[in-house]
Amino acid sequence: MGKSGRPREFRDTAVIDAAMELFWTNGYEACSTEDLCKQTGLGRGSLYNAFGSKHVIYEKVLLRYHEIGIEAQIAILQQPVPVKDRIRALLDWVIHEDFSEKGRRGCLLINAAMERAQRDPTVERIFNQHVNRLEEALRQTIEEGRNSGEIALSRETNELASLFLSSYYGLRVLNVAAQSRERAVQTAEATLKLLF
Amino acid sequence: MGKSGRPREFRDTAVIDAAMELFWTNGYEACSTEDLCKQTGLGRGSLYNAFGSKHVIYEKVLLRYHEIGIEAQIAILQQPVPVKDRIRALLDWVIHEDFSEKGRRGCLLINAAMERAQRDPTVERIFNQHVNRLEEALRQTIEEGRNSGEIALSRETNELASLFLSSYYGLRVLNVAAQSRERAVQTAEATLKLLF
DNA sequence: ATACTTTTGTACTGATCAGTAAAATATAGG
DNA sequence: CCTATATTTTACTGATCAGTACAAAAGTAT
Repeated sequence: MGKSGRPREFRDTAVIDAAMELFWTNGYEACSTEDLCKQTGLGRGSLYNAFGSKHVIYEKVLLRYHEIGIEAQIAILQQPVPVKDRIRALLDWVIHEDFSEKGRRGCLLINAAMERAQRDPTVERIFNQHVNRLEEALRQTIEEGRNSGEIALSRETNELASLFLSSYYGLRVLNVAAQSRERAVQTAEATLKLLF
Repeated sequence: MGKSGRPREFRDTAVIDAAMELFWTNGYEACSTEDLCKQTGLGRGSLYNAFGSKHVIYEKVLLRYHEIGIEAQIAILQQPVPVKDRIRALLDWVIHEDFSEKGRRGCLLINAAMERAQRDPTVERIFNQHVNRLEEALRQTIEEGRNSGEIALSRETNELASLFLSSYYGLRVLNVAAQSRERAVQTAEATLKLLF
């Protein structure tokens, strides 16, 4: 049985990662299929044989970005260290993402949502899933902080989680255009004080 | 003297407003010059004679959106009412913008910045100018609140302003995809409590 | 009226768009 | 070696892209 036919000369994940670079830098509309061929090294035939359309590639890119990113963020929020250290580590992570990566691309999922969420159900679905999973992990961590006495019981978990979340996403938006790491650190510190 | 030649059959502002609708809904790349002609009612000749390029129209749209928006927000922040009422009014304004306008388009300047700020100096410039002017107005209002005793002196003006700003922009991002007014109101209330 | 100026509508440009057709190539199974 | 199957390469499709050329139209100035 197995599989007959000429074997593929690429791994899907490598192609998706290469495409991610392109969509991350250019967005969906500004990225042509010819660009995708150059970036991935595949010919048009191979690309369409393997994925079928530009949009399918985009979907796979967003899903992969989502999965890697949400895993990293949840891992940070579930470290066996004090809650304050975890939240600080999450803010440090996002600042590192926004300033240490190749220039100014921000968060691919935010970019995708702003460009296409209103028109593209797949983008809307993945973005919402990402946000919801992050918020749920935040709630768990904040709840832990309340139980351990690190966070005042006077403030509701949901309220703190949604406030942190909005500040966290606003930070990423402002980072793209402002591109001032000092400013981002200042905002992150203010966000941290918000909880502790 | 005066002006000779065939008179124009349109007002520039009406064309820019029509183009704004299109760029707001579709973004820059996904909007063709043919779309612009249909939406504005002008022929290609008229459009290019008057503006010269798609990008110039885009610039004028962003500038107009910026000017109208920043004026509205600063007016809200300078009303002769208690500072808390002004901040609340600003949050109400943004929720009204995000949920009462024709569906889910969010803030045109945020959309533009996420799509193009890294590649388009004009977008970067206008977005930064918008953010900076809003933040400056926020600082003034917060300072007033500190002087009048409405806001605790224990918290720095800059810190509160940048924190509010990030939460404010994060709110707008989350509104696009989540599209839950109740959730937005909850986050806005949490943001308000952050200051008072 | 005539000359001059500007806008308008239309037809057009070469480039690029996403996607396809099909022959050549490379493997597995027999 | 032969057949079946899958992938690769190349050339190609009609559509659409942003922008232009230019003549007809509609005013002002004299």
